[in-house]
Amino acid sequence: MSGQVVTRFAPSPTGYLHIGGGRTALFNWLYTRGRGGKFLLRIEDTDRERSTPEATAAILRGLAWLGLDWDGEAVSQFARRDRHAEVAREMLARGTSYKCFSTPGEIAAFKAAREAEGASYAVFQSPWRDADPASHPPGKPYAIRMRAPREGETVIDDRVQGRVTIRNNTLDDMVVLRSDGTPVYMLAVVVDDHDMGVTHVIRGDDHLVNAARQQMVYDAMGWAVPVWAHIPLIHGPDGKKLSKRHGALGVEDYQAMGYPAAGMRNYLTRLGWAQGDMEVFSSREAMAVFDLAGIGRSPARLDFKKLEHVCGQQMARADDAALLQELEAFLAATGATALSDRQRDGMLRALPFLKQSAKIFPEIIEKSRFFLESRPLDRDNSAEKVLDSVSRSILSFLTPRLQTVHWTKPDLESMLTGFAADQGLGFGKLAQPLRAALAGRTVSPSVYDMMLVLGRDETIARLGDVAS
RNA sequence: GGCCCGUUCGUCUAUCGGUUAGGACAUCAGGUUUUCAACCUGAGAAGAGGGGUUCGACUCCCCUACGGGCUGCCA
Repeated sequence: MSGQVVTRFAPSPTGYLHIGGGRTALFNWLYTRGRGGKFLLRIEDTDRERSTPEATAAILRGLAWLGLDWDGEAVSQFARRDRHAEVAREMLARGTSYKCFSTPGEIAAFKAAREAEGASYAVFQSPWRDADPASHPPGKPYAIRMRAPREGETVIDDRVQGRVTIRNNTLDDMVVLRSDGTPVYMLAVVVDDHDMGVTHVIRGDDHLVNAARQQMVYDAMGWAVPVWAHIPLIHGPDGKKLSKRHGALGVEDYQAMGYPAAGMRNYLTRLGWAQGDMEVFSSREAMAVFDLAGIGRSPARLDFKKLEHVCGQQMARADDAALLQELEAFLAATGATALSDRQRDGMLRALPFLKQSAKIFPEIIEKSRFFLESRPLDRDNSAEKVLDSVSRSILSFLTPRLQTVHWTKPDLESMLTGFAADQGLGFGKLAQPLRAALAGRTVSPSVYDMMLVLGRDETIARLGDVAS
């Protein structure tokens, strides 16, 4: 296959960006970006009842957070309704569609009758399919239906699902243009995908059977059928379809919980796709090897434990400045007050250490209390927590680095003693583990950096505090 | 109900007729750390069930069970 790859993500703006939709977008993005193609975005807003601009904005935000960029402007499907209707009329002219004057009541009656006859299934067969145009009732509203083949079968050559064969007699003559003149989704997708030059349709497998009917439209119009790739949906931890009771559904929920976007991308990429033993990788690395053949055929379940682990791995290898930026975005998204210059400075100094053992942003915040909290500390509220944080943080950051000689035990001890005193708190348990940890050992220069982060009390100032 | 898709450790998966069925998360046991983590080492853990085809099936075919999807003048 030659030519540029063109893919698209086409969500309906009825709420937020669903985690499954996010993964679908991610797969399209990886596939396209790895091949120098174009990744387009189309908002399927033809259902005026349920589509809202807020939902569209939420979807765009979700994609932006995930780091998925699309080419060009997002296309509104609704805005293209005239073009859709035009195609419906062209099908009419070509004889691949026809006017159907049947009313909803008649259609229901037809199906009821078939069921009464004991038919195992009932596809509506319009009496107008082969009616003489002369018999058309003038002035009566009609829908335009596709004249679908009744014999034979339609084969979907799917890159994920394989060859899927659907008998044509199980498919009805779908409506392409409603009696009110508005196009139906099934027609709109095909027209839009064709007009936008989409070469690969990568979407949820809830569209697999629909693909057969859509392919009929391509055939009816004489258009080239795109490469199909229907990926399995994501299920909840219990194997059931992902629903509200499983908790977080929107990608923004994950952002709010503090998962780093890189970890999210990594996890979502591996959910339902594999390339040998590749587990932890960057999006660049994924692009280089991502392919449709590696996508599994069975639905995958969300596993928060693994998500967290992957996030921890990504956190550890993240660039400090970028991490700080994402952390601040996280803070802003949760409505927290922005970091002061002093706090930001401290964070940047601490991040190289903090990121090594954190999985999500709240953990980083928690371990940063000792320099995030303003001084003097509010004894009743946060003093204990902060002191606890100080002792934990110092130990976890410093002890691994107590190997080389540069800072002597007395220096460190006196500094910590001063810090504790500054808080108006006893050295207490803070001193105990430290004293033991320091026994007979000394501290390296990197520890000095951490000390600067600690704050602005006199003891630290003596050692060269930069935090004003 | 009909049609379509799926089914390897608890979970995500590798395997594309011949492997001691591999990796990762989780779990358990050690190690490191006088906290919690993180990190390191090790262990247990799988081909839904039943029939075929084959010298040989997780791999191919059929049936059953289970799960999911579609079955709209919704998307």
